[in-house]
Amino acid sequence: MTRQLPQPSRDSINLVTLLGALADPVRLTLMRAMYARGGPADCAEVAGGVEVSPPTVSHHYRVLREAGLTTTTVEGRRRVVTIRHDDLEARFPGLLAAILTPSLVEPAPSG
Amino acid sequence: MTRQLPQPSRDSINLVTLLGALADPVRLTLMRAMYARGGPADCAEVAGGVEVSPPTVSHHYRVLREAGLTTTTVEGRRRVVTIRHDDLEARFPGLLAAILTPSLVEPAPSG
DNA sequence: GGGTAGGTTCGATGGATGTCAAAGTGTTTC
DNA sequence: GAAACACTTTGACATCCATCGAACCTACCC
Repeated sequence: MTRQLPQPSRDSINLVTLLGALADPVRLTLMRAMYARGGPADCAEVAGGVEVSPPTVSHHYRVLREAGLTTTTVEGRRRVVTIRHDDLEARFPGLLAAILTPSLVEPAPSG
Repeated sequence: MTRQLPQPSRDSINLVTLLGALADPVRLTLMRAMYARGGPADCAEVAGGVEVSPPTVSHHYRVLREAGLTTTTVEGRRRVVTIRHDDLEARFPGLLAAILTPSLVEPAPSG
């Protein structure tokens, strides 16, 4: 049996809240990992690429979900997370791709 | 005589910092106003649409500039601010448009 | 039932951030 | 030079936020 954790409706997704959710290195890493997978992903698996404690990971997943970026479903004792592509594309076309698409340009040369 | 205030080079613009700069209602309002003007704009004029004290406005302009979003030049006793379209498009294609383009969809219906 | 595994909640803590009043800096004008 | 102007800087304050340890909660397994 699976149940879905509470999340904002498409229309109540707020841009400032959304940007705030993405303006954190850990959350951006999580989002990139999910985005690369392209579909539903195991929470624990995604969180493998990040080095913070379980409570902190849980906190970040909650922030992403409450900002309207992700959907989380509980399946047994594991969580499955999905990026809300359709809702986000409808509200802010192109935004997700612009932020999460791996750029060809590397961060910075030196200094 | 005009001089330019210090700002990060194109290559050292950081995505997390940039998103953090945009994740504030006052700064987003300022950016939208500049974006709508399309070119160099008078700082005071742009700030007219926002209801905070002069020190706070000054603080927000600084955050935007240090994040790499804007260029500020001093001309006499007034400041002129410009969005760094070229640099931002080079580093994060489509991002600015996705965030600042006025959407057809209104915020939310009610609740 | 007992044990384990995956996650969450609670509480505390240190650091970042938005805000303004007061004082300071450089510029134009009279 | 004095006054007015347009900001900025400094200092203080309240709030938010990321983080972790400890305790808790279900779900699965024997």
